[in-house]
Amino acid sequence: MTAPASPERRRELLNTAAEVFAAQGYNATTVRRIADEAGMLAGSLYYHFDSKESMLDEILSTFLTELWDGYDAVLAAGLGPRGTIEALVTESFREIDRHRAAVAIYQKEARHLADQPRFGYLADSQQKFEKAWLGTLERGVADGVFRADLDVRLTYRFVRDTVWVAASWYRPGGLHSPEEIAGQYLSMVLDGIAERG
Amino acid sequence: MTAPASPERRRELLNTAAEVFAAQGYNATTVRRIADEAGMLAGSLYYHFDSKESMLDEILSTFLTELWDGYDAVLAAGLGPRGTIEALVTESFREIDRHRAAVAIYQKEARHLADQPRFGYLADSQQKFEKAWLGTLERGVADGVFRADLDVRLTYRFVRDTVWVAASWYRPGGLHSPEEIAGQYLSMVLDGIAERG
Amino acid sequence: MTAPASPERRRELLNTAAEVFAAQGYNATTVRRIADEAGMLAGSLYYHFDSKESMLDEILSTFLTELWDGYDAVLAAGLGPRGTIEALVTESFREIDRHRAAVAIYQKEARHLADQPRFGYLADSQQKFEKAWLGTLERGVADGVFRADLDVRLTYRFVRDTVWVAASWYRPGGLHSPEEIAGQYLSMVLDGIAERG
Amino acid sequence: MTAPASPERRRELLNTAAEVFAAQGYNATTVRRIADEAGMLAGSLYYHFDSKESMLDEILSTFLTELWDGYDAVLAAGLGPRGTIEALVTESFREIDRHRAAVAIYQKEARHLADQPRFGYLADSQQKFEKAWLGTLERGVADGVFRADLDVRLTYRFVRDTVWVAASWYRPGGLHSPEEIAGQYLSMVLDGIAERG
DNA sequence: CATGAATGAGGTTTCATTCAT
DNA sequence: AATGAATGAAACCTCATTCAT
Repeated sequence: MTAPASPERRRELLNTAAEVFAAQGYNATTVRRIADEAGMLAGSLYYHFDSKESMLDEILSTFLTELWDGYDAVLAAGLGPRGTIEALVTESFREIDRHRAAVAIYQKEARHLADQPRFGYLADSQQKFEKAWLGTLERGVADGVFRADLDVRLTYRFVRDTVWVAASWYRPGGLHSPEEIAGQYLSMVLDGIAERG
Repeated sequence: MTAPASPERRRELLNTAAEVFAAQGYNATTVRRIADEAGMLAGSLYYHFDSKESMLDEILSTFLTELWDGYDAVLAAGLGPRGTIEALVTESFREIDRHRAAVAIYQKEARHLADQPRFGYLADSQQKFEKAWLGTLERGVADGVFRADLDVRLTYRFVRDTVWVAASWYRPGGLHSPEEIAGQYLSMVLDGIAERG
Repeated sequence: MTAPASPERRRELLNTAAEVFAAQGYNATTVRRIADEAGMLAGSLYYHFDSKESMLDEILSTFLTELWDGYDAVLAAGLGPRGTIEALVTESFREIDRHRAAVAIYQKEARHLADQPRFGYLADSQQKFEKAWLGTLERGVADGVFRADLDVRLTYRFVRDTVWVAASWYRPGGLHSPEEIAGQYLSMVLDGIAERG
Repeated sequence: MTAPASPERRRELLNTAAEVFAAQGYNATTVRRIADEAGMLAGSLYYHFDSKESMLDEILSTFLTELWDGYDAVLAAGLGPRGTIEALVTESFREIDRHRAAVAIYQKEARHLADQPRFGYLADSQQKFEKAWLGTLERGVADGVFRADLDVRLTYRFVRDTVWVAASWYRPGGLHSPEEIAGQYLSMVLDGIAERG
């Protein structure tokens, strides 16, 4: 229904919207707030987008598409369990660096959105995600690379959450590069924070 | 001008409200939904509470009060850095077990609520929280109990987040007791998941 | 979703709404106009009804239900073709007398509403309606009661339309009773307006 | 300040607009819908027309002008009451054949438009119309050509409505020519559908 | 002639809240 | 304690219209 409009303008507006959604939450964000931020009137947004929801949809689906581009490349590289985990974590922090707002939105809203048919791809993605991580961890345990006494499922949850929650405090252009943060994080998760006797 | 009403009824209603807030988010939750769940009409809630916000307030402040009862006891026990971290993590998972809904709400809403004067105590709590954890980690590094090459601030963030995000997947009465989860988590964070050569 | 509310209030409000819909057309009628007429604010209508459309729905379905009560009684009475036509016409003008607004709305909006699933019963009714009238006319021709050279389908359309369009000028409590109007109309359709040589 | 533009393009656009107005109702028709149908953008229509209302105006006034050309010719021909009625009915079905969309719009919208000054000519036309038909019927009764027991006013309404409502089901190029339909209709109205004993 | 983008008024709807009963 | 009905502010969205290009 919505006119094609210029792709650059759309992207600008989506960036603005994503920033506000991430800061205030999707529900708490008014369409007028987004329009204010973009220097136009609320109604004018509807020249570019069908609805507030379709902005959210486009933000999330764009993000997931790019995320899986990166993940699929890592998974196809045949790096072995430890290398794969390292690459996935690093890739994740890079995604946070590039799509901070989208990740923050995803983090806050994915659970209840996944129920709606329109956002069914969120559930799909979550399943694919789980399979990738869980499989790698299990292979690592089987190969003797990771500790045998781990509860793999629990470990998966811890790792998954910690990585993504970082989007809530990460600021692009801050002290640490995504690679540095990934390094620190991997160091903690792989080797622990305790000094080894 | 809310009447005193029976404290048990209040608590029941607050539990109901907390459950719905946790499931749908505070903003997305309508007062009518809470009332439905409680078997009454929306207007009737106002006999018990001043406003939707005051329900949220009571849920969060009750939770934080109990949380700090536990934390303060741990911090006063003089357990040493490693023991303190272990006790804090264990205590945290116990709080999640008892106040799952409140923790989930806190996790999702604290950041933007903290700006409002009414919820200033959230910011205070966060600061106290940071001081406790950060201090313990730093002391641990100084004592040679934790690795010297840690970025303490980054580590703090990772640990803090993972513990609390657990509220989003934890189900009381599930397979693992809070203590077991804490054990697994501490094992990962302290010693790492990698098998030691 | 909407509360049950008192049936009398609902009926009052529906009558008000029907009057305005009939006068201005459904689309051109604002919910605020209805509320004004009812002495309340626009939002308050939503305590009683889900939407503007659901008001329309209830108006039309209530009308059709009562219409078919009358029609079915006539059709079951075994009056013969001429008697059936007379009774159907008379019954129709009685319905116009009792549901003038609903008939006028039906007249104006039925065609495009029938496309929407929600108003599928309009199409059903139209089909049943056609079957009843067309069948009676055909039986009349077969029995020699009606002229053999009639284009039955065309006749059906003329008769059907004239009866219902009357809703647009009929005023209850005017000079003519529904029965008188029916009589005049039947006199024209059955015997013609030309003086017989 | 609408430019003159080519008259053919105007006529094309007006035909398109009339078709959509007739199908969906004037109010429910968006300017964008018309533009879509014409293969242009909504704003572009404003090069040709001042406003949506002015399109409606031009459609209706063009139609009425041509209608009265025909009617006036009939009325000036001195055909006698029965002949005049026959000629008016035939002329009417011819107009429906040529201006189906405009007639349908007129039928649906005339009543409420007539209140606006801009569309005052609709009320004028209606009055002239009534005078022509009513006068002919009355003369027919006085001359003994039509039955003396008719309620002339009621008969006028029936006849007027049936003729014009035909626009809602008539499809140009269908089975029956306008003249055939007029014949059938006149047969019914003048002589009745009942077989004469 | 037409496009692309925006305006601004106004529409339907939602919802926290109030209050007489 | 709770109901039923209403309020009023604010939300999302629509759409006729304008105008620089």
